[in-house]
Amino acid sequence: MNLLDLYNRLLETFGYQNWWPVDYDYHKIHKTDPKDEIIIGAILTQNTAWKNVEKALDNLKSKHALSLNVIKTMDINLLQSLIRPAGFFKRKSLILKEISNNMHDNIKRDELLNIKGIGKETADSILLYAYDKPYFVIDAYTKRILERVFNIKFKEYDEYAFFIKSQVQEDINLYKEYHALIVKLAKEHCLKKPLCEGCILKDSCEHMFTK
DNA sequence: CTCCAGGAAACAG
DNA sequence: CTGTTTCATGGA
Repeated sequence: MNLLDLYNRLLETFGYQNWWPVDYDYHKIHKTDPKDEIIIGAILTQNTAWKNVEKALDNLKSKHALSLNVIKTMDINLLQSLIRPAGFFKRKSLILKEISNNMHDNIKRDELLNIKGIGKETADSILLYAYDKPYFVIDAYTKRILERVFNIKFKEYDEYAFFIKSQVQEDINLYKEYHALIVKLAKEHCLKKPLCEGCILKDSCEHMFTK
C-alpha cells in the first residue's frame, strides 16, 4: 500500500469530508468574507478540540464578528470573552488582531510565517483551504498515521510535506480531501491510544505487525 | 483525578 | 541546535 492507495481507501470508506467547514449563509447575510472563517478557525484550533472552536465561532457569529474587519476594531477584552471556549484565549486574541491587520488576498507563505502565532501548519491550512494554494497540511495526525501505517518518521515539517507531495499528484482538491480524511481516521481509530479494533487498515498497517 | 485536542513561541541546556 | 515548558478550555 502506498500513499495514493491509502487516500483512495480512506475516500471509499469515509466519503468526501467537505472541508473546510464554512457557514456560507452567514457570510452572505452579513456580507462578510467566507475566507475569514477559515483563517479564524485555523488560529482557534491550534492544539484545541474542534468542538471548542465551534463554540467560539458561534460566539463570534452572535456578535456579527466572524470577520477580520470586525475583529480589527473590536475591543480586545470582548474578543477574548467570545473566543474563550477555544482556550489560549489571551494569546489567540493577539494573533487574531495581528492577522486582521496584516492579512491580504495575495499574501505569501513567508509573510504569513512572519506573523507571530502563525506557524507552518496554520499558514498551510490558510493557504490551502482559504486560497486554494498547493500546500499540504502536516499536523500531529499526519505524522502519527505516517509513522504507524508506513513506519515513516522525519524530523522536520518540510520533510513530511516534501515526501507526501512526491507521492501524490499536485491536486488542490486531493490535498484538501486527504488531510480531512487523515483527521477523520485519526479521530475514529488512530487516536494517541490506537483503537485498532474495527480499523479499515487492520490488514495493512505496519503498527499491527510491529507491536 | 488525569489525559487529550485539527500548534507555536519562549525558554533551558 | 534539540528538548521542554507555557499557554487554557472543555470533554472523555
